[in-house]
Amino acid sequence: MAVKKYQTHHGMHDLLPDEIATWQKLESIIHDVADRHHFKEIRTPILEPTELIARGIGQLTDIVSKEMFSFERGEDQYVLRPEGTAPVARAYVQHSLHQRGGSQKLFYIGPFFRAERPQKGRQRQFHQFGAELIGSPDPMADIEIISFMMDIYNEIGLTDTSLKLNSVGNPESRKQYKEALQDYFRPHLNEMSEISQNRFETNPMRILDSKEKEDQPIIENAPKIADYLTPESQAHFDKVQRYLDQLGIPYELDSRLVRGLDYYTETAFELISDQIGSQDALGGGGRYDLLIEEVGGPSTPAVGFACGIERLLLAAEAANLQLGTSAPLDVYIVTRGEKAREWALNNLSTFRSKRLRTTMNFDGKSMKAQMKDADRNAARYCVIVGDDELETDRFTLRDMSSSEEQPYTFEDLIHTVANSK
RNA sequence: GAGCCUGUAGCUCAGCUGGUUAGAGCGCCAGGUUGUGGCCCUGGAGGCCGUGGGUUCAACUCCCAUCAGGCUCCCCA
Repeated sequence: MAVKKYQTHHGMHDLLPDEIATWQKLESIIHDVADRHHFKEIRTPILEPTELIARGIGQLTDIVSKEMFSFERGEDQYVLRPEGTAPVARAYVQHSLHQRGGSQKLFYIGPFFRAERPQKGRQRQFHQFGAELIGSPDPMADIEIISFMMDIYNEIGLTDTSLKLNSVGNPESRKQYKEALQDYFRPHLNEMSEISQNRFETNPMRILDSKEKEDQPIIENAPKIADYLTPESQAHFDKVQRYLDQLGIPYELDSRLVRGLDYYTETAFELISDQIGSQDALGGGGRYDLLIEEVGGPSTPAVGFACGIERLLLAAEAANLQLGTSAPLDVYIVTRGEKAREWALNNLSTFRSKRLRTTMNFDGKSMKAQMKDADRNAARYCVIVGDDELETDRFTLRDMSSSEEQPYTFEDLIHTVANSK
């Protein structure tokens, strides 16, 4: 009887052992850079209250309006988190982290979920790492966030990227700018794409993001947010640029950079790669001075970033960067006969307690098959055990790269292998 | 959510305008070497040709639907 074969849901992938070394290496780099910057890891639940996400990210955003995996259980509404900032903001408020004094430097890494149509660099379950610096309005905080992000890419050796920078201002300047944009677009509306027409009322700034051909010449001459920034916003933005210059972090100003989530204020940035297809944002972030208050906390300025791990790995692959390799096996115990197998089983722990990666064959196969298995696993040594060895108490050690074999007492053998690392 | 392209062994792919038992390389298993890997030789296993319908005397080859992947749009990490 044929049993149904199950497979992962659309846009969700298994990570097989072959890829794990790369992921673990990347994760260790992220932890290492975070440690040097003294960002502390925070782990929040995968499921969050739907309302938190809706309020935090914005009811009208695509993420909330059509891309959430959500369900009800009893009275409660759950959502698989689509991003990391709102949950961290929630945790900050829930545990009154502001009472600890100073600003909080937090980072996270983990899976996120959005019900979009999958394509290259876009999955329904994907992984992000990100950081939040909560409690400081100072442009230096923006720099700390950006430099943390850039340091990770530099550490990996991924330097063929470009950092786009803009300011979306504070609520007052944005309100004025929106009006100016609407005044500008209004007479051109009927020449513009349907998408842009729809956004005219709800979110005219998003029109600037449009890739529709017919919109381009009109967007070209649209008013720029830079002309509408309040003196405070302008001063903040100027400082961010000055500090980046001083640190030698290259960036490009992009007056059309508008980020998709409602909570952004002031500084907005995105890290772009032209090597990974049309989903070209490796990461992005900015300031969100209103979010903490929006989710029930005290008015608290904050800035953060988030980056996609799968996209980073695509870029690394395109750049021919080899991130991690799986560790070779130190010892493979090859046996002949049932007594020898028992000996192997009983002595595996001796090797392992010396921190030697050790295994044996668990299928009861021929010596030839065992040797082949050892070779496949890139074993450095084989320990060969049969009746002869058990009788004489001398065990054969085969160096797999030179094919040399020598008999050793068990003690000497352990010693020799342990010292060869 | 929209448009277009693709889907043949574990992997990468071949299979002419529909026509008898569907192929290759790599990988896997075994033997050549009854105590030994990598090279070589020999043999073998493994595919109801993504799935479900339809057209036809006949479909891996044509049509429809569906699922999955890719590209673009949308959006974003």
